Amino acid sequence: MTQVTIKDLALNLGLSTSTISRALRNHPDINIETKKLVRAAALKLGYEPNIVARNLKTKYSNQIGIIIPEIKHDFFSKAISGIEEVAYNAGFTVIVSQSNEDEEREKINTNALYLHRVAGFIVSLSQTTQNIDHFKILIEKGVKIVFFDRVWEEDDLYKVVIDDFKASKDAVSHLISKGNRRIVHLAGPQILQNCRGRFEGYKEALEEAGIPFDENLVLHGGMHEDDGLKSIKQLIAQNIEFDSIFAVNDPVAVGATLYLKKMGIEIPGKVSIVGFSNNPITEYMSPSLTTIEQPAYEMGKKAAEVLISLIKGEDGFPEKKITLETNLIEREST
Amino acid sequence: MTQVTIKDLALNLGLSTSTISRALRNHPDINIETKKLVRAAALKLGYEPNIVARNLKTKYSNQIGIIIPEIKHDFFSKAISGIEEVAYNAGFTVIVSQSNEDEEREKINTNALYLHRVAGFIVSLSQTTQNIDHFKILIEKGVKIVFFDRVWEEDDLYKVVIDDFKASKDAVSHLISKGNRRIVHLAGPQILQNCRGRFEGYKEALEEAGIPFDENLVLHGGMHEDDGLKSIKQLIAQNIEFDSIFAVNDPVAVGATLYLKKMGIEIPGKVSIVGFSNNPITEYMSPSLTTIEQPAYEMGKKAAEVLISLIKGEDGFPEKKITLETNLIEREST
DNA sequence: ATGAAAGCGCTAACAC
DNA sequence: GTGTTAGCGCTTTCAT
Repeated sequence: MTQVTIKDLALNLGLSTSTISRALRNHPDINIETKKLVRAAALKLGYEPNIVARNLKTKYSNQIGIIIPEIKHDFFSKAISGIEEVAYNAGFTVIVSQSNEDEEREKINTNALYLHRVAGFIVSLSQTTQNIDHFKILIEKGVKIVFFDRVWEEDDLYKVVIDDFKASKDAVSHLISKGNRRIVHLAGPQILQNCRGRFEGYKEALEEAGIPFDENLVLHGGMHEDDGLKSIKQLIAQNIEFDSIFAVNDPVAVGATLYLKKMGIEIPGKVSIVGFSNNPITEYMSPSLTTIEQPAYEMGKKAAEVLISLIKGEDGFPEKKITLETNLIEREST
Repeated sequence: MTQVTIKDLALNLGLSTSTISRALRNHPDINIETKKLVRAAALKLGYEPNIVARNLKTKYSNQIGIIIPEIKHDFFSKAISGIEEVAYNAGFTVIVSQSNEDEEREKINTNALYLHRVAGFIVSLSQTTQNIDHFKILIEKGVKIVFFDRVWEEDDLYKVVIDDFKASKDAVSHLISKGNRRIVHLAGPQILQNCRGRFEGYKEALEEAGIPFDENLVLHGGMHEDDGLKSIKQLIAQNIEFDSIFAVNDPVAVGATLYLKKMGIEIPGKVSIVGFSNNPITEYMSPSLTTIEQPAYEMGKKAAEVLISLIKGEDGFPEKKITLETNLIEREST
């Protein structure tokens, strides 16, 4: 594992390390012939730059740290691909780190990447994150951070989001247009700004249609399948009547669907359902699920663009908040 | 972004940098009182270790690089979680990097992580990888690499796998036990060792049951849904008769299911289907899919254990090849 | 166009 | 138990 260094090249060619360093990075001062010589020697001796040393010296890194709740969510894996696309083209490398929806892990991972001196962060908050001091401290130290999807509602943070309020309103209005009036909302953790937005959109759509808001139709739970399943089970056990469901995301909608099917309740005959995110499963399940298409890949790309522009300190600072469009995809469940 | 260094602490306390360094790492030589002093000062001044500098000095890193085809596959995201579990507990950090099934990208990413001097690699090969010279070169340089799932068939590599041959034999024997005789195999790229194993297991099961092998029933394609869909479409267009399907993985089985449903062909009435991997979707689709349970999380854990033991140079070298158990999960599709 | 020298922040012989 | 010193591999003034 003995490494060939710039010094070896220097010795080999009878040049100084500074000349080698410059030649390798194609510095304009260096004679073309010298560059050729250096490159040839580098190849011959199997030289490989030590990025760790370079980073130490330059206090600069080309690694972007991604902090997300869980890789397995289709939304996040697509977003990662978007980030990678942009990052690689700009010469950056990407490190992914999952918080597993755990605030503590989020802090630990963030700190680990910070100590490794990543160039910047792209973050989507965990469900259990009560405050973002661990990010604010870094921001104060000059670390560049861009939040996406699960962001913190504060004006001076960079973020890439969708209009959850509007998307949710679209979803619920769609249910109303189909003649539904008793619309259940399976809400997510209200600490998450996007879940709050979706709840507000739900209320707004009802109000616009003149349907009175009924607290009993709103169930608060998590973001996973079993949350949806349990909520609907409870609702039915309580004999609360409803004709449709708007779930905070697709997994929750899937859970609800499973329980209804198990109970032999027809979808959409007896109950209509709308999800949120357009996970692949929504297309293949039976009945296929009406849902909101969230531009995951695009969100990732945008977040990376903003971050890189921040890292490069480009003038014409990017906007603090970027909002991308969503679409309602109508399928069999409504 | 001015960093507080060990030197600042030394100056502040009137001690030498080496004492600070040792105190911080809890070196036994250092007086307990001194340690307390140093820690207090570190806290007060906001000292944060520069891991980049440490890594440069020690030529050691605690980052594990993961190279996988695509994060979005449920199998891989579960495996990553397994790796993380073990890695974090052993004080390692994990970097995930996807090849997107592209050999070129696999090489680039591997090299990028190598230049960053990661402590070792955990790798699952891309579908388009024709040879693994890019890994062998690193291994020769002393880099520790553990392959999992999609491995290269060579004795002296460390790998964590399942017995694809046996699992596939189980799957096909299950179809046979249900009375099927004309069993289609939707095979994966034969360059992948696990796909070859699954093909071999298919043949073996037929032979054991005395069913003649029919080349027309084997279709070679990719690992995605549309591959399964196209293959079955083609088969039906050619009027080739079959009573069941064994797909190389779940997405391919899902694609096949979609096309059969579209054509109004009953499952399992007319055609039975078995997949491979036990992706979540297999449980929720209709009909739910009989499949092979692959211990993704466990495979990740094992791979991480082997790698870490390799990195630490523990004696009692781990076995080169570790094989984990699989299970057939019977559902509605058979 | 090239070289000398200093230093990024840390660790680790080797002294004492 | 603590300090001195050198150096990991690289970049970067400042000379020449």
